[in-house]
Amino acid sequence: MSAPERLSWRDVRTEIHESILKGRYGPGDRLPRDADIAQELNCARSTVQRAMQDLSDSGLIERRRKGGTRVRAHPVTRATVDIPITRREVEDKGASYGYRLIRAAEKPAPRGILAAFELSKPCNMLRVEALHLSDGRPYILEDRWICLETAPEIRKVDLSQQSANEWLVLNKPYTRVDLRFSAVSADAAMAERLDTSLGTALFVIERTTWIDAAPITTVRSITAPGYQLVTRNEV
Amino acid sequence: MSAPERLSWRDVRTEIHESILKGRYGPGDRLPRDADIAQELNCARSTVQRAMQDLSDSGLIERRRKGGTRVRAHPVTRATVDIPITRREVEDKGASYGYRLIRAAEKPAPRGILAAFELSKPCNMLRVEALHLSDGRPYILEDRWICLETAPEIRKVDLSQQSANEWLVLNKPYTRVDLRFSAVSADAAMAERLDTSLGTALFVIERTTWIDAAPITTVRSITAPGYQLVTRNEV
DNA sequence: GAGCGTATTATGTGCGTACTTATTTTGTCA
DNA sequence: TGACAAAATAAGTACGCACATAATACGCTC
Repeated sequence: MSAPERLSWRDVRTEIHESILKGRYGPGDRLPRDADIAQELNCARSTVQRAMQDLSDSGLIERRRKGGTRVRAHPVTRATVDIPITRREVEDKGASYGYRLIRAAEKPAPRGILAAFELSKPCNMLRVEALHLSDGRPYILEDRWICLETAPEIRKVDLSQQSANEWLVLNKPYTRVDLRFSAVSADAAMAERLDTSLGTALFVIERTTWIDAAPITTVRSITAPGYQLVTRNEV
Repeated sequence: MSAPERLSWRDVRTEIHESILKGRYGPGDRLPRDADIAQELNCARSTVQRAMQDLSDSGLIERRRKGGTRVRAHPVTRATVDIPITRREVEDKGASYGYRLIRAAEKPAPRGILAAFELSKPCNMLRVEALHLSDGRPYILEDRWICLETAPEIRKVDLSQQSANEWLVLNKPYTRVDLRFSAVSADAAMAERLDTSLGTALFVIERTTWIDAAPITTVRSITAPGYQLVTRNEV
């Protein structure tokens, strides 16, 4: 007797994925209809649908109503990156976390900050500069702007005790986040704060968040020399 | 009369998300059981399940069998990054794409490369250095190692005509990809290739791919000055 | 009250049906 | 031929049921 076990949607996903890996379907090729695959594999269409959705989410295939399913003609490398609260990032590595507020002041947002938020009108903000430490050594230097209209409660937070990073992540959930990764050469101020030499290449993470259309915060995190952002993704 | 319309799982997701946004549930708090939410919203449990899965995928909540659903105690910023084939990336910006092979040679992989693949045994590889151009100007300098056991067909590819990047992405689908983002200071060779000055800060993308446990390729892409990697994510 | 096996519970999955929606194909008429 | 309407199609969604699975809670024994 053959095993009458039911296929899980993961099995189906693997099945389809493998037929792509083996070259049975190449970029641009059309796959059979869900219903036909379901029949062939002897499972429900909804199970195939689940598998297909997942493959579609991971960027391997494209699906269109009536148009059917095809292998992406122009494949992309798709990866998920997680950026934790800095304190946790440090502590999870087994290091001790430290934090120093450098400066906080209310100011109208300059042009560049408004641009990051895709705003055209001026907006009063709180600018916060702070340093995160790992085992007492500089780890991330952050330059943050917080929209006082969207997050007025930040005024009541003692930013010398709790980082804006932490308070915002815990208290200001967002509906949209933009990230920008780049590199910058340390200027005199950065070099001093990060305890490195002028001109050192530093990895920079810029993050901007909104709740619906309302801007929350934008932060430029300048990481210490040697910092790497790592992701691991499996299909 | 009230509208007897059925709720979609997106509606349910929005509903739950908003109750989190409004602070009804904070980090660590437990949400009602799916079945109860379904009853309250007058929809099927499977609809709530779908919504919850999505919120869980986007890192907002955590779900455990029997343990129930709770708002993530330690929220993370989760984002999806897409890295297209370099040629497409350039062409999509409306620029003309160019490509120059610098050097290709078979060699045993050095220690660092083996480490990226998490390999302990030596492996013969093809090392390919190449330059991608945008409107004739240097865009990305890539230093690539390709595992000849996993991808022997690469030997037959004319790498002066087609980039290894393109050939691999089209012909070698993977099951695992690791990414590492960092910054590096241009050394003499990089500066020369990328037509910039010594010491310039450059953004670096390292990508390593496997098919199951077999290593495919690892590439260190050194981007031209000013390069940014951008993502946009909405919940 | 410590240790351990069992019952309980909330999420996870699979199925089949019915219906919806986006898109393409076909068909009709000018 | 070209414009536009109608039919066909394939994915997407909702529901309800049954059962699987993984944690937790409970309760028993010693």
